[in-house]
Amino acid sequence: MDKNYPPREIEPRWQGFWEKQHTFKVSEESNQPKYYVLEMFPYPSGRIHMGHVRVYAIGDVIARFKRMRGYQVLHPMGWDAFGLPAENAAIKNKVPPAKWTDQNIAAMQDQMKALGLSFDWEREVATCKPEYYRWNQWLFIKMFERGLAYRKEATVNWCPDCATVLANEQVVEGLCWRCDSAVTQKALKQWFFRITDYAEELLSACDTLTGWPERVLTMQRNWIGKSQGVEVNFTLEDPSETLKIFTTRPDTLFGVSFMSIAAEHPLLPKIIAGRKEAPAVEAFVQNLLEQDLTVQTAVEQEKEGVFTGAYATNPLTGDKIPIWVANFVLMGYGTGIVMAVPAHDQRDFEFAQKYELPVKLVIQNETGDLALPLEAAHTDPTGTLVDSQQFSGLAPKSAQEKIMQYVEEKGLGKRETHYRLRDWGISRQRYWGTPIPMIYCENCGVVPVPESDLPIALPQDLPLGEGGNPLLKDENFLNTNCPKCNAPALRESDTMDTFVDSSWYFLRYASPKETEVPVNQGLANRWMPVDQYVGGIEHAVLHLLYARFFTKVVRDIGLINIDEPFSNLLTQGMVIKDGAKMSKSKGNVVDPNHLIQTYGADTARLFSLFAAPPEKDLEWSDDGVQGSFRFLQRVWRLVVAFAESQPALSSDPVDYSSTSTRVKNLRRLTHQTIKKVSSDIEEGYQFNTAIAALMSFYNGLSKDDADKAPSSAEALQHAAAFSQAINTLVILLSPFAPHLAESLWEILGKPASIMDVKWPDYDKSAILEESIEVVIQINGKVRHRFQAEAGTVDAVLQERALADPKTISWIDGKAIRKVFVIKGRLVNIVI
RNA sequence: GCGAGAGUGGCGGAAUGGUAGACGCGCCAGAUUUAGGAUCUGGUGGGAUUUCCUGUGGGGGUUCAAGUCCCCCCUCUCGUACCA
Repeated sequence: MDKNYPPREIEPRWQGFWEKQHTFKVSEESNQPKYYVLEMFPYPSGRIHMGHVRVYAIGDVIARFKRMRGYQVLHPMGWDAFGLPAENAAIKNKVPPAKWTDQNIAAMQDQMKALGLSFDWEREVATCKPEYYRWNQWLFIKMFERGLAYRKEATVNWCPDCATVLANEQVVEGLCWRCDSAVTQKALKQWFFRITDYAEELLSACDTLTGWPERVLTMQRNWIGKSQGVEVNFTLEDPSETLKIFTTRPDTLFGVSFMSIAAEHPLLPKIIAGRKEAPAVEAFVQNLLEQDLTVQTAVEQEKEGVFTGAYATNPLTGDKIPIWVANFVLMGYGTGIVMAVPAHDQRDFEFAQKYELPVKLVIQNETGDLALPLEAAHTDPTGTLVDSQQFSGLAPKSAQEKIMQYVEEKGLGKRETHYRLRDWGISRQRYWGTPIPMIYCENCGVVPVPESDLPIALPQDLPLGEGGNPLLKDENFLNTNCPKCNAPALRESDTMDTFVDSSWYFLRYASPKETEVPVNQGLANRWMPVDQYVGGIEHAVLHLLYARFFTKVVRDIGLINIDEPFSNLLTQGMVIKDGAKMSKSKGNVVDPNHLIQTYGADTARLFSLFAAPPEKDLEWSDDGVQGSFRFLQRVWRLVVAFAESQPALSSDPVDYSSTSTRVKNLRRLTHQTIKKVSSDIEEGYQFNTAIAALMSFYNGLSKDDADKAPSSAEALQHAAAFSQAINTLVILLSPFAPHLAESLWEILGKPASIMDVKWPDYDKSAILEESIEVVIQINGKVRHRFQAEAGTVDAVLQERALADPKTISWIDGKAIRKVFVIKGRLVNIVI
C-alpha cells in the first residue's frame, strides 16, 4: 500500500462516488430534524478565488457536521447570474451574455466539485434562467397589485459608466459601488419598491435576530435611521405659506434665531420671487446643484448659505425668523427646512458664527456657567431650560414631551417619525436582467402582464455595445397589445436591479422546480428559515436588508409563515496576502486551482479553516499551507501503518473498568478530543481550535503504538482503545478533510461511506483525570506545584500545600493571613 | 464626529477572573541521508542563570488572584455621516 498521501488520486475518486451515490441529495421524507445551511451564492465570473474557498469550506464543515449529527441538511448552491459583467464581456468578446454566463457556471461548478463541497446540485438555480426570473416578474406583479411596486419620476443616482440608475444603497461615498465612477443626478421615471412601508418592522425585528453579529444589526439600524420628533409649522406672510420644519429637539424651539432651507426646496422660488435678494439666491442654488455627489457629500464641506430676504414667524414665540438657504440642509430628509438653534446645535453654531447671526441661549448647563458668547454649541440634552416662557426651569427631556404636547394642542404642528431609509429604486436601463413585466397602453395606462403570459423572456441575440439599452430598440420585444383593451401597446424596457434576484433565492431552494408559484408553501415552511447563513460583511446592508424585506412581502402575499429569513448569520473575514485583499491589480492572487493541483482540496479546506477564526481576516501563508498538508500526510501514514498491522479484535464491547494508566490516558485523550472538537464546532464555529485539537490528538497517538500481537488482558484493552482512537481521529477529521477521511475509512476496512457514520459522543467517565497538578501561589504569584489524586478535598489540598517544604521556605516564618483553595486547581496563600 | 471591532512571542493565533503563549509556521540542535529535499526526535516570550526577575498597547482601579472586569488615554481596522 502507498505510504504517501495521494490527494490527486483519491479526491476525484470520492467526488465521483458521492455524485453517483447522490450522497448529498436531501429528501423531504424523513422525520429527522431539518437544518438549512446556506452560503451566499456567487456571481458566475468564471473562476473561483480564495474567498470562495473559505466561505464554502466554512459552510461545508457545518453541513457535514450537522449531517453526521443526525439532521436532514439542506445545503444548496446556485448562481447570481444576471448583471453587468456578462454584458461587458459580451461587448468585448462578441459572445452573447447567456452563453458567456453558462460557460462560467460550468467552469465554476467544476471547481466547486473539485473542492469536494457537499452541495445538493439537484436544487441548483441560476437567476438568469426564465424558470427562475419568471418568478421575479410574478412577485413584481403581486407587489404592484398591493401598491408595493410603483412608478414615479424621481431624481435618481445615475452612473454614467454603467449607463444605469443605482439605488441609494449602491452609491458609496458618491461613487458607483461597482465601477467607482462619480455618480450624477438625473430625473427619470422609475419603478420603486415601497420598502419604507416595512421600515418599522425591519427595524424592530432587528431585536429578534439574536444569531446575527451585533455590528451587522447596528449597520441595518443606522441605515433605516428612525428618528422621532415633531413637525412645527412656521408661517410666512408674504407670500402666505406654511413652512414645516422637523426637529427632534423641541426643547430648543425658543432658541431659534434663523431658519435654513434646502437649495432644491420647491417653495424656494416662491419665497424669493420679487425680492432684491433673488439673483444672489439663484446664483447660489445654481452653483450648488452643479456640484456632483462626491463634492456634495465631502467630509470637510464648508458650511455656506445666503439670506433669502424673507422672514417666517416662530409659532411659539411670535419672533420673526430670517430664512437662509444653506448647503447642509438635505431635501431628502425631514421637510427640507430646519429651524436653526445655534446655541444648541453645532452646525447652526458654525453657520451663525460665519454669518454673524444671533445666538440665543435657552438651555443652561448643569454647572450653570454657560454664558454668551459661546465657544461651541451646548448640544447634549442636560441642564435646565431658560428664557423659554412657561417651560423655563424644566429639564430638556421633560420639556421635549411638554412642548410636543403644547404644539399638538395648539394645532401648531404634530409628532412625526422619520426614516433615513428611502424606497428602493429597481429600474435598470440594461439588457442582462429580468424584464419588468409591465405594459403601457394609451387607453388604460400602466397595465401588468397577465400571469398566464409569464415569463416575459429576455430576447436573445440582441446587438450590444451600441449605447443605451438594446431592449429599447427591439421592436419585437417592445410592441405588444394591451391585456385590457387589446390596443397596440408598449412594453417596459427597463430590467430589474439584480439585487431583486438575490432577495428570495433562498426560498426557491426549498422547491426549485415548482411550476405554479415561486415557492411551494409546504416545502418553504418546512425548510425556512435558513438556520445558518454564511457570507461576506459587504452585504451587511444591501443584500441582507433586501432579503429581509422580500421575506416579509412573500409572507404577506401568503406563501410562507416566517418573518425573518436567516436565524443565524456568520460573516467571514477576507482572505488577504501581504497585508492587502487579494486582487488582480495588486498581483497577490493565489489561484485555488493551483493549490488543489499541488496539495489537494483537503489541504486547501483545512488551511483556510485553521489559519484564523472564521470572522477574522485570514492572512495567506504558503508555509502555513505546507503545514496543513504535512498534518494530513502524517495522519495518512499513521492510519495506513495501523491498518497494515491491525490485530484482529473481537467486536464485543471491551470492559475498561480496570486497566492500566497507559490505556486510561489513551482513552482520555480520545474522548477529550471528541468533546473539544464537538463543542468548538457547535459553540461558535471555532474551526481553528477544533483542528488544533485534532493535531494534538495525532501528536498523542503518534507517541503511542498499537500492540502488534496483544496477549495480556491489558494489551487487548490497549489494542481496542487504540483502534477506537484511530477510528475517532478519521471520523472527527471527515468534515474538514472528507476525501482523506473516506479513503482512510476504506483502508481501515470499513464500508463506505464515512459520511453515513454517526458523529461520536464522548464517554464522561473516560475523560476524568486520575491525578491533577495543583499550583501553589504565594500572594497570587505561582511558586511551585504538586501532584494530587483527582477528587482530593480542598482541606487536604490546603494541608499538603502548607506542609510542602518549598512553601515553608517561601513563607519564611511570616504569618499566614488567608488561604484560598480553587477546587482541583490551585492554592493561594496570602501572607 | 458617531457606531462597531481589535491591540498577546519573529509570524498566524490559544487561554469558563485561577499555571499566559494551546496548535501551526519559522528558527535552533540532534538523528537519518553521498548531498539537498523529505522524514523523525528534542528545544524555542525576553533577561539573568541553576531554584530568580520580567512580560498580553499606556495609565489608574476592583480582587486573595486581571490578557480577561471597571474608568481614562493611545493606536489600528471596518462601517457610516451635515439625518435637523
